[in-house]
Amino acid sequence: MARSEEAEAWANAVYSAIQEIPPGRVTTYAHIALLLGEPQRPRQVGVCLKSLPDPESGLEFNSSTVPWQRVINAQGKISHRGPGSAERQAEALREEGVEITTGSLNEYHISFSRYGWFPKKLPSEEGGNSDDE
DNA sequence: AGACTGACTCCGG
DNA sequence: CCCGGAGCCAGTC
Repeated sequence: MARSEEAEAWANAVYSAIQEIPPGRVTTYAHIALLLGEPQRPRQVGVCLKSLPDPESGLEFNSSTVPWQRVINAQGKISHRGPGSAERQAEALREEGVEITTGSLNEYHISFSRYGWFPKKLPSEEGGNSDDE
């Protein structure tokens, strides 16, 4: 726990931003950080996802309400962490219609030109536009 | 309390 | 193209 108020505020903002990503689209940790006005902290975005609560926590933001699978790294690949986690993420994305190619290193690659979602501002802040590229 | 780690990136050699 | 260093900073040991 050890979550300070600002840390929680940050996590809260990260989760909200991720919820803006339309189904079938993906973006990067860096872009989420950029949208939040903290372009130098893509890593902290990952930290937030790592601590994303379980659905049973009862919290507003959890692994069911936050489409964490739509966040990948700047190389257009799914970051590997725990065993099987990358596979679950790939599966979740494929269910949304995202095509994923696998490299020689069993890495999952996603085409940003086809599925990338990189708005300059959060759509909810613009009050209109919802997606573009 | 101090050191290490990591769901990241960028940049230079 | 591969590798290392630097910046970031919350969580973990």
